[in-house]
Amino acid sequence: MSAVLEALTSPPEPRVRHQTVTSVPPANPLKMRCSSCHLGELCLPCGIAVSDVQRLDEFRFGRRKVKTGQTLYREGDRFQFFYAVRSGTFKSKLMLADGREQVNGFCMTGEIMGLDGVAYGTHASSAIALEDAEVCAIPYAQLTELAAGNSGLQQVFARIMSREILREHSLMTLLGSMNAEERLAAFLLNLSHRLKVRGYSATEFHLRMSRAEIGSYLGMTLETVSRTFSTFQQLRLLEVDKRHIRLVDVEGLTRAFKTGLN
Amino acid sequence: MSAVLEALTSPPEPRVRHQTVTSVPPANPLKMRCSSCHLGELCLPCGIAVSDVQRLDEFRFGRRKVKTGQTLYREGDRFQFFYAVRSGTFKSKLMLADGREQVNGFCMTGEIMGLDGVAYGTHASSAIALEDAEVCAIPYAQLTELAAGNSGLQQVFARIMSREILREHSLMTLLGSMNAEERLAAFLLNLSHRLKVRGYSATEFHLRMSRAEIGSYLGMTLETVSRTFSTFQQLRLLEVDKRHIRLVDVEGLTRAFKTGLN
DNA sequence: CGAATTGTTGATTCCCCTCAAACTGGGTGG
DNA sequence: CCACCCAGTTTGAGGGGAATCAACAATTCG
Repeated sequence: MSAVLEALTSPPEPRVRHQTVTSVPPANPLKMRCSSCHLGELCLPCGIAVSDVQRLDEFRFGRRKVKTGQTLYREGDRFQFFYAVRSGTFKSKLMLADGREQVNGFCMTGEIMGLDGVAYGTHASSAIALEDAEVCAIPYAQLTELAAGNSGLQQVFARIMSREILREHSLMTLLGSMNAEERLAAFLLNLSHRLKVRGYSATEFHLRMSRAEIGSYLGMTLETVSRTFSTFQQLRLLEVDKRHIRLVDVEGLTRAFKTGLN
Repeated sequence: MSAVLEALTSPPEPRVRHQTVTSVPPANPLKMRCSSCHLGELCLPCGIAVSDVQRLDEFRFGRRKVKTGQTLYREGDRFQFFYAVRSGTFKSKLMLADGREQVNGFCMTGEIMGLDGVAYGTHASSAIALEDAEVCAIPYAQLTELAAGNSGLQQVFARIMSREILREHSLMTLLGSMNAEERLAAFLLNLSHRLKVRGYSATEFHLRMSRAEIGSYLGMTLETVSRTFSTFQQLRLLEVDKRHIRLVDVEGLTRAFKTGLN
């Protein structure tokens, strides 16, 4: 799978209109061990030796439930935790100077959020749940401590950060050099891939995000997103009914992704 | 200074046409200590305690000279080193599926290249010198080793990676939501800022990159870059003669960056 | 000096944004 | 229970900004 498909996550949006959300309460009694987590290799410990996972177990990560529309952390908040998504979907967004908001990523099960907070000790983006979700809060200070004297964990962490850089490379490529059809095709194929890896259908799924959010992420207007969906449907590449998507011709979509239509 | 200005680095380009370049020979006798490096806080050790800099000194980093047009590392090369730029300017680029090349960054003195290699042990982009340059090769394995048991160094490294993520956030924002004038203004203001920090004039400088490279980086064609320069000149925001730039009205440019013209 | 590279400028085309209207489904309250 | 509203989506019409195609000037280089 191409680098672009591996990586996608963010475009511009017209105007803040989401329901007012209260931050999630910081404390939560639920704690658990990494070794007993069902996420397995989807999550942080991916690629870590068993002995190292046991070291991760030493401090139990707090879990938090986040309801649809709630904010997990906000741009400007002090950075203390990474969050591993246990279930549900999040969007990552940031505010532009003119007040519009820019979606720069969608996170699903096993993906890590908050990496941009390390640089200045402050979250550079906000994370908002697109459906009821649960996350695992990983204290950065403790992670750092644990990583000292454990080059394995350290490297896993470095790799995660580096992968985020690659993801953004791809998105930049998409934004810098692809047209509307290519962007949406790339987005759908990327989504399909990530769902498949998580054991869901790769060809039939429900979008958790609105046309406006997709548009913001992909650098186009919501109208263009909608129109492009319609075009794809007319070409029998997929079937779309509001947020329900069925990919009919993945081959054709892949072609559209590579070269635009025609 | 806004996040966008802090971060810029990469757009699409028509066709590979650069002179064939040979990779830089891997070995070079020149080695030196971080503590005796004139880059000071511009470079990696920025923010590290003196005692830690001494630890960095334990292994001397190899220096390499790279001539204009030469490739420092190539997409797909095995990742072994980060490179800190000691002098000169580089472009970072990657190949698209259709053979075009995409510039995704320009690196100057003190900036670190190669962070995208950590993810899969392979460089995801190529680095090419835009003028005669010199770099400091930092072996990743040794850095990891040294960072184990040194949480200070570890965090500095994490911060550098995170800052790269922020830089790309900004570029995504730029590509996703700004028009040609805003992009070029942002690019010039960012360049100006970086030059100023390095002790050069913030208002008069020589571009090391072609219109095509700027265009690739900013997601527009070289013709549009050229036209936008002309527009800025007509508006008396700057004076441009080929690659020589003199910023006349930084205020005005900043306004153009924020809202487009008018 | 011709060839190649880089930059500028003009004419034309077209993709996507903007503005606008209408439809849907869900939720609410009279 | 139905009217109403609202957020989200679809679709149309029109215009604008940037891409494309093309010609030409200025430099560099072999």
